[in-house]
Amino acid sequence: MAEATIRDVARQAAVSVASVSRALNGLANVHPDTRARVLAAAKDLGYVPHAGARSLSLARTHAIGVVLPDLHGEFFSELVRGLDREASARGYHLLLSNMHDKGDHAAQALRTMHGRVDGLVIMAPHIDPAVIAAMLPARLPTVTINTPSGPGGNALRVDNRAGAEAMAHHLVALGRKRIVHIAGPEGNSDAQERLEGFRAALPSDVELQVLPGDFSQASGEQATEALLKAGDAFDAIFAANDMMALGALQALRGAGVAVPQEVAVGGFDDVPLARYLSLTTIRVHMTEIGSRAAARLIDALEVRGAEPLHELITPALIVRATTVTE
Amino acid sequence: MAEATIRDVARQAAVSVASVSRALNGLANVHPDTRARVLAAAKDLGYVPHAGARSLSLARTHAIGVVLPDLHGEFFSELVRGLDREASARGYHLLLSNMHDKGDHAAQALRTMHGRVDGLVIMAPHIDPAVIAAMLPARLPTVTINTPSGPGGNALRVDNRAGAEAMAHHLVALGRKRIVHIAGPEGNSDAQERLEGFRAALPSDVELQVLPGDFSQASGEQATEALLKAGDAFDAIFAANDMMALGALQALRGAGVAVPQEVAVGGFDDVPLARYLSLTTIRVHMTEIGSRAAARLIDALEVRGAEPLHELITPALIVRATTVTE
DNA sequence: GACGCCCATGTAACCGGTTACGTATCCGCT
DNA sequence: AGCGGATACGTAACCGGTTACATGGGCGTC
Repeated sequence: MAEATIRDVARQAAVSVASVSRALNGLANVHPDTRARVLAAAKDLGYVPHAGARSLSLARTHAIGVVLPDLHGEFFSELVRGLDREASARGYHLLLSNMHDKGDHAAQALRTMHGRVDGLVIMAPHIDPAVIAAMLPARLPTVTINTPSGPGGNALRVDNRAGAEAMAHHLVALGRKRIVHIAGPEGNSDAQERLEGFRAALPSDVELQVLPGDFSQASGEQATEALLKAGDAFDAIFAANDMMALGALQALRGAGVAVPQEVAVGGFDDVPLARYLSLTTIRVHMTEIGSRAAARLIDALEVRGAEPLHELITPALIVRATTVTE
Repeated sequence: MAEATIRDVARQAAVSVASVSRALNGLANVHPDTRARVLAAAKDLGYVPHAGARSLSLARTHAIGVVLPDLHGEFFSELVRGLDREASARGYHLLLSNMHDKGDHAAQALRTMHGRVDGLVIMAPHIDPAVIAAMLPARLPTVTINTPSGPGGNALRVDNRAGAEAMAHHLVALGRKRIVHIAGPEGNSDAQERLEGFRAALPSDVELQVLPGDFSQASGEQATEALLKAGDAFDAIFAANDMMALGALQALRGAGVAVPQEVAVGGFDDVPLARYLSLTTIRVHMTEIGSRAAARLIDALEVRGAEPLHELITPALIVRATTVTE
């Protein structure tokens, strides 16, 4: 026996499908007796409405698509948790889609979202916004997170510049003069903004050296080892994200360099690990960003005339033991 | 203008919808010229097939539902990453649904999965399997992860007992005689199995004291502080998960107790943090479990006659600095 | 030239819901 | 009694695809 459909329920209750639909959805204009019969029949048959069919006729799926890069652990879960919290509170599901490879696969995945979701939350700091726009199914409400974009859509962005500035001021206030920045991947807009904001906030008497990195812990470690080997003097490291900062810490510890006395270290993101390892960093509250993104999207879906909005979220400097002694 | 439908494409290409469908899905029996006209029309109109409608007529959604407890960060992302890796490699999407409150809400969420997904992956170590079975939409292929269940469905389980035994043997081999176990939440089957396995593997000359906990770091810290305050002698702590072990470490460090010299500490899970903090633990490779769960489910969906299978995954003991000195 | 077959294509039913619209019934009113 | 209107309900179209079946044209064969 297959799953019961609304027609089975109608037959069992000896009414029409229309009445079943009305009764089950709590519409008015249904006689109490009829409603009772329908409810009884539905329970009897173990009837569960077919969400797919429902979406088709309502043109409403109550699902939102989430498109993320294959990002590293901590971030991912925090963001998704935030999205899920808001979405499920408002009766929406989350349909996940990681954009691993940038190739056709991603575009393909996006296309298959059409008709499955009511809107999209996209986070893609590593992809050209024009490319994204081209891939999007037309006319699907979208909220972008940390994506460099022209005005037009809904967007949530972390104020990377402000965060980097705060870090710069902090290090400068500590009297550091020869600072090293370990940068993120080249095409990544977060990485670029952090570097630019940092550089712009340093006074002219501070020396800045920039090393390449890729956001991985290993790259932070390698950059730092290379730095130590080169023998240049430096008294602070600001890594473009926490994982690289942790790599740097490891390299420094390995070389017997005292942190923060000889070298202060700062990161960006405030991943959970940072707290445990007492890393000074810039807190980006991903859970909250997730909730806000979902909230904004759902508003756009449900509230008529909700207009596109760009929101810039200012992250906070969190001072810990890698820059100051207790 | 609304989104183009298959009928729009048909009109534009001056063919029937059937031909459009056939051409677009690469079926045989379509004249090359026709196919070309259809493709051109589709591109011209920016046609994207409506996945919802497609699923309805095919009775196939190519989505799998993922139902998780509101678990703590690390776990979550690892598991989902594994699920996603396998699912997207095989052309499936993931529909997330966290079971926050145990109440009606969860059942509700499950019902709305009907018609949205082809199958379910459920992880619910904290819920009575009978309750889950009752909530499930009938006849939806399901893989359970770490869920105490009778035989019948597909199931993946971590061999908690074997892991706990390995930890017991390790601590005993180190000569520890007065061991404290900080347990997980009461109704949680993982927690129970870990305790039972651990207890069963201890020789009779070892003393075991069990303290309550709830898997949170704070509970591990509190339990340990209480223990220290009570003044009982002990030389090892085995916490039912890593987060509590970390809490214990913090409490011990705060009290100036030397780890591992005075007290050895072990956890369970091998969350990323554990590696950083050099915690001896039992590695549960969640990413792999996720991939396997997805693979098994998709097999069940696509391969005829794939029979239900229970798989027990043996976790590995990872020895680090909280139990042995280098 | 007629027959039969194959190939390309169109028509329409179907998946499982929702809902506009039409109709029958019952009520109260004058 | 007859009329108007509200109320409950059924019929059938529709959402956007897929596909069983019917149809018609082209071609080879006897």
